[in-house]
Amino acid sequence: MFVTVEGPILHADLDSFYASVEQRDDPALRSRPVVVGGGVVLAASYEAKAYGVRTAMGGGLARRLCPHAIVVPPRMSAYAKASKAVFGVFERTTPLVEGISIDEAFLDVGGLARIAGTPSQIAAKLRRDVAEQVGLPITVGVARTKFLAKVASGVAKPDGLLVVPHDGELDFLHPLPVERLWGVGRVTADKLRSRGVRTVGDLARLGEATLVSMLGPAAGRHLHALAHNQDPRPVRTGARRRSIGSQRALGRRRRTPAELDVILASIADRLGRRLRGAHRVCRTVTLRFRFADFTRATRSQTLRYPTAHTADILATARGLLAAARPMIDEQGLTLLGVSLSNLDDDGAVQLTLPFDGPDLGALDSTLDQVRDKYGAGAVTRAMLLGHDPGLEVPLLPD
DNA sequence: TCTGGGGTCCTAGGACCC
DNA sequence: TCTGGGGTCCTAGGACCC
Repeated sequence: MFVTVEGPILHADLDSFYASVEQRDDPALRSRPVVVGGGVVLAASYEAKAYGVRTAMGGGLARRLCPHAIVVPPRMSAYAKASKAVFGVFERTTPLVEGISIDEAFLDVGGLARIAGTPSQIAAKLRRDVAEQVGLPITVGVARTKFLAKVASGVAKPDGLLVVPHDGELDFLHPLPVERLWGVGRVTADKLRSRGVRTVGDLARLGEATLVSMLGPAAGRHLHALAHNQDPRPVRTGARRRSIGSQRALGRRRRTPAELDVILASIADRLGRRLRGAHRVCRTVTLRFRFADFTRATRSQTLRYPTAHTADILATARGLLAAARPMIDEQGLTLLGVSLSNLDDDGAVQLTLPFDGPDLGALDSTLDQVRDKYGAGAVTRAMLLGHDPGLEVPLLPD
């Protein structure tokens, strides 16, 4: 006899996460409209959302909509700590946890039925555990697939639990507005609406070829599958980050080249530390710009060798910034960011050795010292810097 | 309304190689 | 001499998510 292990999958999503942490830690904030963040709303409590305050909204508008809201500055380390505690609860529920963000995860609870009860019992216990052990409200959606579980939690918010039964999937899905689908944002929703598509059911009546011609091959096929309730993606544990970045909004005031360089250096320093802290290296450095009219641009460079040195990152970023100078001067920079991609694990000891002249004996003795310190396998390649920066000297076979 | 900071994935053209 | 098809990598831009 065969047993098909197919979900069920839980999507667990903390409600107004940052604002809930603030309300948990300061009783004076409970039952009151709370906005986290000043310039832009990072999170709003449900009491604030009732007045129309939304995440990513400008602070000025938020204050007009809800003048009596209590605005608090973000405390990122408190949120990181709360997130860790919640993920601890997830992992005590099932080992199959896929984190999506600081406040969201998929849990595969297939196979737990004999020991932990029905999916809806598991989900109810998860909500109780998070409330009791961490003191935060969490919404859980339960379904056969990831995508349906995510839609279910979105519908169940706040502080809710919704189970989509096997035989009620399309009845649940098709009346929903297309914006509920993962991957449908403003642009895609506008395109769909112009063709008279408002609900997931409308979408399901369109052929795949039509969707592909409207939205491109990947997005078209993706949405066609979701509208027909096809989502075979398993819950994946241990996914690795593919890029890390840091950025800073600059306001509308013009910055001098010296000011920009200071900002660039501090971003490069922060990224270098994070990269080394994660024992990763990067090969591609991308500069991100946003201009006064809110258009964006990127400039990137891929290095010959991976690095985690702040000096390498900064030197590459400075070169890209210098080349972009005319564009920046013309359009007025309002945001500067750096992101590092092409990441890999740092398996190498990377050193830059001072080396004068063509004295290969001196180089060899220096590298011998490196081998002594890090082991014979440590040195597989050296670069001669200086007169011929491109020359590589192979030293040992890998 | 005048907009933060952290990410993911897809598309498309050009260079280059076999 | 002129030609094909397939693959990878790099760069830039864009949509989307929390």
